[in-house]
Amino acid sequence: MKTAALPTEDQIDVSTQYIRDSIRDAIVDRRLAPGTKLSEADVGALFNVSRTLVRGALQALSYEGLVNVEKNRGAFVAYPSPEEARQIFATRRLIEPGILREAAKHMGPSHFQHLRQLLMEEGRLMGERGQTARRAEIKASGDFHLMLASMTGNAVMQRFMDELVARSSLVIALYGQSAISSCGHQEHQDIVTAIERGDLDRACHLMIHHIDHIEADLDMRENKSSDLREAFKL
Amino acid sequence: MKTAALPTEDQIDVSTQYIRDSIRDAIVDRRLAPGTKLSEADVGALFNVSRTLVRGALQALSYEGLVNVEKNRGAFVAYPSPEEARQIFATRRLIEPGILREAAKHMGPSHFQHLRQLLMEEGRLMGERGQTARRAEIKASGDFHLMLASMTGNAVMQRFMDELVARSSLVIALYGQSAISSCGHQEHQDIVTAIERGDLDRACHLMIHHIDHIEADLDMRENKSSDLREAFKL
DNA sequence: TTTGGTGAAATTGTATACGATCGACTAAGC
DNA sequence: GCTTAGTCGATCGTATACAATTTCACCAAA
Repeated sequence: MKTAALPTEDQIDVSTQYIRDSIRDAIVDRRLAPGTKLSEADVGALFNVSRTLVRGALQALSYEGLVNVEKNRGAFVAYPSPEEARQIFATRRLIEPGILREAAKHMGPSHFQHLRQLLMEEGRLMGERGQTARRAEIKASGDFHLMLASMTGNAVMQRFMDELVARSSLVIALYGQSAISSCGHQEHQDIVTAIERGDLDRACHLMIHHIDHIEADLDMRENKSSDLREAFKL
Repeated sequence: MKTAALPTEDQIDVSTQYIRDSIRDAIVDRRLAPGTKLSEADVGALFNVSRTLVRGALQALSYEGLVNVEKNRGAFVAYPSPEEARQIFATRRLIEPGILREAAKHMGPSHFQHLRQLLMEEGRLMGERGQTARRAEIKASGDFHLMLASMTGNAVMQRFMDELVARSSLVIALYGQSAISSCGHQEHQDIVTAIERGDLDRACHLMIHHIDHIEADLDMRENKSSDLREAFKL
């Protein structure tokens, strides 16, 4: 499932939007490692556009928290600190139960169908092995939360969740332990079931624990070389 | 209380950041009416910078929802529809109780002092009359919520609240009925008191009703000339 | 070998130039 | 007189040029 539609030839309308989405996908998919420098000239050459458009894309990504722009030094794929990660998940715990309740108000049979379909796909991916499958799994896991957000019909909430999920994906890619993420799938299913039964209290409860589990599966010990860099640059 | 410090001479370091803040303040303060066109050349001339920097500022403001950028037509001060306004307040109802609880965890005596001080200032402004005082009142009212958000120590939540408060100010400026906003002040005080007593359930309850009241005080009937404009432009 | 400084190369910050698009006005035709 | 087509001006989209800053390699001195 490509994120950007490819016309027959490669002379697409390569706009800022397209570049932004491409880079974001690459970051969330972990094809771009955290800390990677995104040189304006290099990226521009890659997409055959001038630095102007690249700058716009990088600025947008910096607003989303996926890229850090340092004055006179350039843009880098974000390297979220453990503290940042903690804050992201704290925020999710804070708003996702509310989103769930709000979404439940607007959900009809077709919505449940969509959710179930997504969960099937998610389950299928879990069966597979390999780097690609794991990436797809992380993505699918995020899509579940995004779909719930979209069902609120509230564009503001949706945008907040977009950002939170993207940054979470980055954090998971960084600190995730490959092993246990499979339990998340069952939790998604349980949440949908609880909503379907009208037991929203239980659904919220499950959601919070689900987020707890995601966070607990991370190994966020201070590590790597880059931490020193961060420490002294600030 | 100036928002941007003015050095002795007017040859300040006029960067994108400065332009963005200036425009945002002007929008939130209602010195720029919703729907106003923000021509890149004009704004640039005003700040003595090129269109490049202005574009950056306008793009950032468009992420915040304070400005709408229409392709090949230009940037306009946002004119939030009633539906948008509804979504903004729905989102606030969803996250502010959580912010309140989170903030309460970190609050010590000095924090309460700061809050009380802000409330005093707010009360003082309420006594005065006139356009300027009303603007300051709207701003102070927002600052209360922002201060709570800052006390969570969570940068993500803080940023979300920044955006929500700014957009709320715009909505209030647009649809607000000048009369009744004074009751908000008492509600702020009641909320602080409840937190101070450790009665967080009550504080959350008060907060939600407070937001309800703000929204109820708006007159969001479809109106004005600009709505027609919007209607036909889309 | 390490430390410190200097200069060139690379990269970003900002301004400007030019092509593209949109809107308004005018004029011609019905 | 109203509609419609065409041109002109203004404004935006993108690329490029130039200035400012950083980075890095190289060399000299301790």
